[in-house]
Amino acid sequence: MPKMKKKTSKKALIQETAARLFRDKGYSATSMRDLAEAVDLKASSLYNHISSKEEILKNICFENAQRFLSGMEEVEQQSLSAPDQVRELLRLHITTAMEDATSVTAFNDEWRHLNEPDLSEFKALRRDYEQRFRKILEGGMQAGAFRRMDANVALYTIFSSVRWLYDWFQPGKALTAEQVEQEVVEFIMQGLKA
Amino acid sequence: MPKMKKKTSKKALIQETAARLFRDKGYSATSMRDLAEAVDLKASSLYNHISSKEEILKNICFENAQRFLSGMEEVEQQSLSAPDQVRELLRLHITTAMEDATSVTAFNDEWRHLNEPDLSEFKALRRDYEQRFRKILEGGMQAGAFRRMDANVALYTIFSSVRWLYDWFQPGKALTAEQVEQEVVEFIMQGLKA
DNA sequence: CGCATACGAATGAACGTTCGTTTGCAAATA
DNA sequence: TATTTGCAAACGAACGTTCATTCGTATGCG
Repeated sequence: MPKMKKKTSKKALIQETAARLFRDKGYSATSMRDLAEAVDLKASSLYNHISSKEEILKNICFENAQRFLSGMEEVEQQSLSAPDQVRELLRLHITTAMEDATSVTAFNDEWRHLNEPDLSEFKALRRDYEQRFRKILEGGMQAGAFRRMDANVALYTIFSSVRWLYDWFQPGKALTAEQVEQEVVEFIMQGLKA
Repeated sequence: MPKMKKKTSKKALIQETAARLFRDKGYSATSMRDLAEAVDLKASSLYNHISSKEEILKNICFENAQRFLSGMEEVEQQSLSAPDQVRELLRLHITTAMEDATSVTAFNDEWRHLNEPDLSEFKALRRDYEQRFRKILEGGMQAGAFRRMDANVALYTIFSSVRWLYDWFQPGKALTAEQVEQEVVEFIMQGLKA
């Protein structure tokens, strides 16, 4: 029974460490020897736990895509007003960016290094997410809750606006996570307001 | 007199092409052989015009840092209200992102691949720019033109909010450059408004 | 003019290094 | 004993870069 030894499996440790390295140096600039050293192994030993460098990236990308899609699912099922839906999704983006910085990096930057069957699949998931988010924004505009504006401009501005959190926010620094969340949500919601 | 034969020198062509490749695939994932092929040369021939891969990156980073710093200089010299200063700088970021996408990539992403004497120098320039931008935001808050909020949250949200333009905007598509600029400026300025 | 010289530009071959990955075997764990 | 884990060594491929050489053209000089 090779289930659990300590808290998490070594495979999980490798994945998390890789995610951090990919965020700090980028996927291409992170070598398997870098990764091995960071988890106190030799490069060859990694392959007892994972099957390729790209598999690691693939897992990171799809896990996080799934996280955002689940959040979308949840938001859609509650019957909220468009502003409340956006607020909820925005909170998801912000807290995710702060407590697991890699998600944002994967979602925004590193996915392009996927190879072809995976690349197209990931892009499809991303397109699906964007489309559902855009629907909410357009609904809010038609209901008069949001200012009339190009939905794509609003969509991508929202996505991008949380991109800095992952390399700027440090818990315990000047602002708490809750304060940052509140500030950013207010900024964006006011930008959307009719 | 080896001045001009056609429009631009081959060195300039190499730099521009490299900037495009760095934006599309990232610095590390772009090989000198990729670059050579893109300018219709062999890899070895590149070195008749440039001295290293990193020199290209260095030029891109510092040229664009200088562009933003010049814009800052200009905005500071006119005696404008804080909102008008921000509007002006925001316009600079937006138009730059649309007409020369690489600037934003360099300014936001690729600089971290610089090597050490250059890396520190670049970070210093960047810190200077951010500090002057932050001063404007804080002034606007004290003057009551902007809502009171954490200046860093405002600052980085503004920077990030234009990051999507470079891989989304295509002239001639649904929106013109002027429309995009107007929409984004309005979004951000309303988010700042008291 | 005719010819030597200099030089910018391009190249194929090769350098040393690093890349991701595979293999065979030993140690640890079950 | 059977399975998992780790490692040294090695693999071919790709990396950034150097080098000697070549070709074409422009200049200097008789």
